Amino acid sequence: MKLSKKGEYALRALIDLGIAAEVGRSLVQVSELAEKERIPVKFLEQIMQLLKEEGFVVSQRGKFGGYRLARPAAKITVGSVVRIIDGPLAPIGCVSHTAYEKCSCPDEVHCGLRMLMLDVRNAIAGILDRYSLADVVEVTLRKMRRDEVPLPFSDSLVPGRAARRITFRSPLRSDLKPVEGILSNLFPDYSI
Amino acid sequence: MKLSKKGEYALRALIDLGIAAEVGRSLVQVSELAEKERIPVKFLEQIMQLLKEEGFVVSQRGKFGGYRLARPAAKITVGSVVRIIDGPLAPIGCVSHTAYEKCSCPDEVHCGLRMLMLDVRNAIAGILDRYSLADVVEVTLRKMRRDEVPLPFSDSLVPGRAARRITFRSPLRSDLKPVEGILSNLFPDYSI
DNA sequence: GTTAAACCCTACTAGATCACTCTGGTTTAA
DNA sequence: TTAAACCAGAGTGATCTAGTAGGGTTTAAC
Repeated sequence: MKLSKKGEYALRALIDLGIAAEVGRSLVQVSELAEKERIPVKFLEQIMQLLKEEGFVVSQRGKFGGYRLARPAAKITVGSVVRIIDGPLAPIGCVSHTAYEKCSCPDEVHCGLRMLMLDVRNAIAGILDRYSLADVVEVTLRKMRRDEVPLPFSDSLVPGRAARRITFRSPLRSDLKPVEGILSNLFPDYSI
Repeated sequence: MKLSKKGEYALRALIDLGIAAEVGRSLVQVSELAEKERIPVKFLEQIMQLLKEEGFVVSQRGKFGGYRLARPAAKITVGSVVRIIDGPLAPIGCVSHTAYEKCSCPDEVHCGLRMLMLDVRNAIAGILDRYSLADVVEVTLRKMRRDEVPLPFSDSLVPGRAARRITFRSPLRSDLKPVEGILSNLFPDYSI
């Protein structure tokens, strides 16, 4: 049930770009992202390239160039990123919504394993398709500000002062049931 | 987020052994399991060996030998099987309960990705650790009987007549919150 | 006591994937 | 002109995947 390093790094970088945007930095260089997250630069460079091809980020070439999110963080779900990098969320092909594949079992309709794995895939997708980068950025910044940790990517000396735009939650999709978990618990209050 | 073929085959075989026990068959041969599930015999043989080493099944050697579950199906959770075959359920090491591994990120406490992935791991474990083979066997048999499909592994000619023991649900653990999904919906009624 | 049917054990392997590294481009601001 | 950045593609060792191959050992039945 693993997320690959590539997928992990991609999400880390995108979340960082989301934080950067929130804090007033329009462009971040690969080298800075790589250093902050302790990712091999050249490897991350490849990943950023892929994220650009897929329309998640845009780049500015040349000196003082860098990357930024191609659209608001609220419009990029975590699930869409994971699917691009690591493929379908479903544990087995016969329960995938985006890449269904007939399995070898003789009777898919009466396959208990399939029902179980469908539940698993729905649980995973229920989280990853519900939350956007903006949600992750929001909980991260919230926790950091509460603990008075200096925010990353701040140009200004006073963390969190410059260009603190209000993050808006990604629109809740009516076809998804509510989930409970750390993230959703973090939203109503600051209890954690 | 994949389950390997090996993991899939292992679960299929175990579920079949659960069905067989429920239907009155004490021993099933690898060849029969392999044929039913369309798994390469020699590959499944290996897997059964592993399942034996791990204490999920016991074998009877010699002619008319075979395999059976080493303990009641209700005492074998799906999660325990997946962990043995495919490793930890958590998408990334830093949220694994059974195989925690420090990740490369600079500040684990304020890592939004980690919080998100912890939710995912809890969602997965919430399902796979909750349900036992007995649960999967039960929904399978229920669906089959409802649709009047002949039950597999029946020695008797009248499906479902011989030795229909009552399956007992695995004890609900109080530390796990209820989940919704196909399986739990299937239990209270026959609606699907 | 032979035989056939079953499990048991070990080795091997082609191909894919993973997690990078290496080598050089090309673009752009100063 | 130069330096800092992105762009592009090839290569690579290790590991994993999904098996295959070839036997050996045990047991029930004849």
